[in-house]
Amino acid sequence: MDELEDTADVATMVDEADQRRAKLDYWRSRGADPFGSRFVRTHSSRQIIDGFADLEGKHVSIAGRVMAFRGHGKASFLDIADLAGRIQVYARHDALGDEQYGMLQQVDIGDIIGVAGEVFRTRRGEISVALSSFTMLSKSLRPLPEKWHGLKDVDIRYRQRYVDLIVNPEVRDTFITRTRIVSAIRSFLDKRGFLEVETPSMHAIAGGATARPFITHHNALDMDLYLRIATELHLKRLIVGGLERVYEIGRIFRNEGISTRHNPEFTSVELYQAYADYHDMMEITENLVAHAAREALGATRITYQGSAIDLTPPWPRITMSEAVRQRTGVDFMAMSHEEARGACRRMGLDVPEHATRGACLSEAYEEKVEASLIQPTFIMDYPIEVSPLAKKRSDNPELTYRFEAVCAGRELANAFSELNDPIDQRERFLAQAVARERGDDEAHMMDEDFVTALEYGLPPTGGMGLGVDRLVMLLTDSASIRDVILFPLMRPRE
RNA sequence: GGGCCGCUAGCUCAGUCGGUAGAGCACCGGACUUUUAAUCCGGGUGUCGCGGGUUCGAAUCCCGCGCGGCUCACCA
Repeated sequence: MDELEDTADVATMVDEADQRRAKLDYWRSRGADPFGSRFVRTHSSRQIIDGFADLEGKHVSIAGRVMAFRGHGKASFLDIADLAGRIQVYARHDALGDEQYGMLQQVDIGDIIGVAGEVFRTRRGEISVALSSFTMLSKSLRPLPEKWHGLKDVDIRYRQRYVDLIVNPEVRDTFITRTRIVSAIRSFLDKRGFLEVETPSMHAIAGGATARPFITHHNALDMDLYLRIATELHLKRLIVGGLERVYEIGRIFRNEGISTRHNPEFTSVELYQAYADYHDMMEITENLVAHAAREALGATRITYQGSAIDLTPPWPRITMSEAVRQRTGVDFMAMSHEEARGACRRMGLDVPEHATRGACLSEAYEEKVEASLIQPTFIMDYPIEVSPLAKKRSDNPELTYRFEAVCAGRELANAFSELNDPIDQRERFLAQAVARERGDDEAHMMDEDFVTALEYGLPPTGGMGLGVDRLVMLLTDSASIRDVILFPLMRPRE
């Protein structure tokens, strides 16, 4: 067996990273590039295991990261991980010869190698590859976290997601599921005739939602720009333009707090359908979510954080007013503004001096009802005060044709029959501008061009927005939004 | 931003009343030709998050700071 002649001092090195770095010279001295190049694989680990009946005795080549090494003197076992899974490799001294077998003993856990050999099943029944040759493809210079407990330190997991992905298979599964969910959203909408479009991320006016924006600066134009807080207003301009059915899956930026449910940048899908209304949006929402669940999980009955949730359509529909009345016994819309404020205060809710009954209703819903709605539910007919872009009800101008889909105690989607009356829209913006003047820096900004677009004529339109990250959390049973975002925002170290 | 909790070896974690820092995995050396958390023998590899303070002596007690987690506020 070969000795580590060029790196005789490896044994004296305390630091494992130093030991691994010293091995670079070992591989070079054997004519092997420790950072190799192209390698042709014939199979994935999964293909060999699934196709064992046909592959037994056949020669295959695979590549991947060494995740375990079990040496038995003149025989060794390695576990090789690739995207599809893991497979065991069995190496024998008498099959490889002194030199090759000696080199194999210098492989470290974490190294990426290519392997060729014959498929067989061990005495203990494990499908394996009997090694006939191997190639160092990439020498790993840092030790991996422990094989049994994995990597738990969430700080390292989020900052160094690549390590998390190497050692925690369930993390990789979560992100693969995320990709499937996004694909399912696309296929569902494409099939229904929606056009996927891309609208600007940098806005002169940040509109379409109630949120604080990030500000950036364009040097050549010498102007401040906002990162978008919604895709809504541009998508509706496209409906004005006659595109009729559009959607955008896009990154949204909101300059607000970070929590288990909030990341400063997140992904939404917004869709708009001409000649539709919010009832159509309810049908789309429940079927879109059910489709995503089926594609990603194969089922519409799921468990989220210990709660059984049935996403099978149709979902119950209830007005906000009725939901609040059932839960609290208070019928806000039958009260005067003053009585409504009193009712809120008796519930322990802090409402502003001139809060309307609609604002009180909304407050009572958010504080007293929303968190208790575990099964998917459509909460309909939001007050106009909190819905500046939604069409008002023809039978009650204090309410709008707006709903939110709620599930697991939180908002999943928000939708309405779009306000297409430019005169009304201008008044709503003006009311928001007054709120801004009063210091509400989350109130909507006046967008003159959007009103101009409406003046050209927006057909009656239904629109819906859904938080993709929240949907992924729900379908992957993730407690934190950081578990479904590959690289969540973290404060820099030091 | 407020409150609570955490930070010790590469990783997962112990660490008593303030008395020279310790276990598993990983790693290094040795044995072992079908193991699989391989096994057996030997080896502890450390800026106890950082900076001050108290003390003869601090991982441990006190103060400040940093980063993270949970939570409240805000929001999707």
